[in-house]
Amino acid sequence: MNIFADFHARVAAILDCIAASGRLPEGLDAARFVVEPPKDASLGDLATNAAMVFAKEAKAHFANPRQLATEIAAALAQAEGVEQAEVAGPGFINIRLKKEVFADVLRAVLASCEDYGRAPKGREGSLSGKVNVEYVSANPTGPMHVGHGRGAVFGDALANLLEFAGCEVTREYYINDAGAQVDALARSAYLRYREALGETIAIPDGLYPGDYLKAAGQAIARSYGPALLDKPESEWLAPVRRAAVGAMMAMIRDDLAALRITHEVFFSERTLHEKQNGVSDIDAAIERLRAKGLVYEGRLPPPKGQLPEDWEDRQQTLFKSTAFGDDIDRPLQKSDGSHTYLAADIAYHQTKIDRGFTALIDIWGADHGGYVKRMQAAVAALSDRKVDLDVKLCQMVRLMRGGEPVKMSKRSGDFVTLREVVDEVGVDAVRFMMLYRKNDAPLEFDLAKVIEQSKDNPVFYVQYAHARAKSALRRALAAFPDFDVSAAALAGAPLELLADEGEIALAKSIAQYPRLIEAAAAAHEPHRVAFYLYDLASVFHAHWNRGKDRPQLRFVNAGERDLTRARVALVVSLTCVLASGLGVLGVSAPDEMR
RNA sequence: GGCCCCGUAGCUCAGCUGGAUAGAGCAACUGCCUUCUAAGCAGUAGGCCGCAGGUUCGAAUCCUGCCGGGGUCGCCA
Repeated sequence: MNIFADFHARVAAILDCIAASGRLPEGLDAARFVVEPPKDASLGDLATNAAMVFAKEAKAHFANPRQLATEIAAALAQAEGVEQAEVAGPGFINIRLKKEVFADVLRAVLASCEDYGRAPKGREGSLSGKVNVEYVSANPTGPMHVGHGRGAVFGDALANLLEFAGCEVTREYYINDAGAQVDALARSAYLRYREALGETIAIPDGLYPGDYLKAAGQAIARSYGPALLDKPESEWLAPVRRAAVGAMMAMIRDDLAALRITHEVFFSERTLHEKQNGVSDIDAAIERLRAKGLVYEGRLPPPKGQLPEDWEDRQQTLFKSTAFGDDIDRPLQKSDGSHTYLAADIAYHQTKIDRGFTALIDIWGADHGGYVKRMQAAVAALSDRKVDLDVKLCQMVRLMRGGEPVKMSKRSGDFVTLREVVDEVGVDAVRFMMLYRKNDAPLEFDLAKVIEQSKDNPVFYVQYAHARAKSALRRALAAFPDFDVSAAALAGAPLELLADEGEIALAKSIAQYPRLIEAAAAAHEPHRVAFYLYDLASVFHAHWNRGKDRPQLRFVNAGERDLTRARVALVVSLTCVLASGLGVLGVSAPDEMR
């Protein structure tokens, strides 16, 4: 039950009615107006700007927006559940709902509990269809660091959110297992392999010196023995690379699992380069673009600003990305004839289109921002503008401890890994804090503050609200052992007894959840869920605190059986929404936190 | 220099795709509580929304130009 959506439909119907009487044009686009909470809760429960939005169309029969608003308000005032509808300001309509409406909302919550707010199946519109969310996609050359973690958590929460909002979501990881960097990884692993067989080694610049490759070297030694020692690189490179990438991916999957993240698809870049009947997926994708007249041989002007040392003007194969909004056409081949990263990425996104996704979302680090336009151009070109690619850029994470920056020494490959952070502060803190910030804003992550059990720590504040609500439930059972506190049974509680303003405020906040989910999903902004949960927790804590001075407001009142049942129904509704929202974020909802 | 992101209270940040008197948390100030409902509570103060134009009934939000910060700039991924 989404009261905002309900009233949006009612207002639309009223507008249709007026249109039928000839005083408004037919077929007005209902998507143009909104039904939202009023700016100030004292104004009412719902507000709509419909009269102002259609002021122009109404001009012939209504002198100003207020006149149209007056007519709409008059109709709304007759509607079921409406206490009052009045016109305010330039033409807002504020609606005050009867208390029963909120009782209905709570009954709806109790009926579905953690599925409250979940999109109905098979709905139409932008929040439906097959969506591909590609995230993490860290190079398989070492453990993940904290920055990777942010993209990982963001992508995962966004995928959850879209799923909850009605999309069919595939979570995907693109393994960059094809380029010079994995060759360097293989060479590093080869040295570790020799080391494992007793040699003393030195790791030259340009290779990966981290200890984490020792295990990979030992594993290779176990499978191959000394067999690779005398071989030329051309013979050992491929098997060592396969083993090293495999080991790195196993480590990365472990790190991700520690963050409660799993992908349905791991897509290997290397497979795009492999030829079948002499043609690779990359060749095929380029040919498809060429067939559309979007690939040509030409020269690029040198980049403005400082010229790279080794700049040479040469003819090359270019993708005409400027035809789709890019600033300059982009090369598809390197000087050695191999394909650029973009070429592979084009082929990769072609596979996503071929697999039937109607919306693509990529999560990247902010340092790849310059790459967005060409990729969107590529997807537009490949899909004839039918498939939308949204690229979400995640800004940097600055690790702090008690207000002081944590040194991130990259010397000898020794840096703070994501795993170390997760092990230190826990998954919940990492996930929540990384989502308690817009993705494109830099994030300060303080290892000391996120485990603080105080009001100042949002993770604790929200989880504690859930634990506190559960505690109220336990108290209720202690006072009334015969209570059936299943959600289904509580839906039959005398909810009309809920009359205190704190209780109503809580019900109102709960009523916002479905709308919040839709908006957050449509905007691809999971952080809104985190902020909503914080607000909801705060309404609950405030009401709870009032019970300290005024015991009659407490959820459990031994002498008031019916009232307690109603309040238990409210508190259970709250746990449903808190658990649901935390679930979307991938954060646990603990029953107690002692 | 081109492109992208950011600029909102002293600090850290929201602001629901153009709505009403711009919000929260720290910090500051003022009270209250010394509990057993669980890690304090209630309140006050604090703002040319970087600057200047433009679009319209209406702009923190959209457009243009500046200023400041960050990122990026054929072969890395």
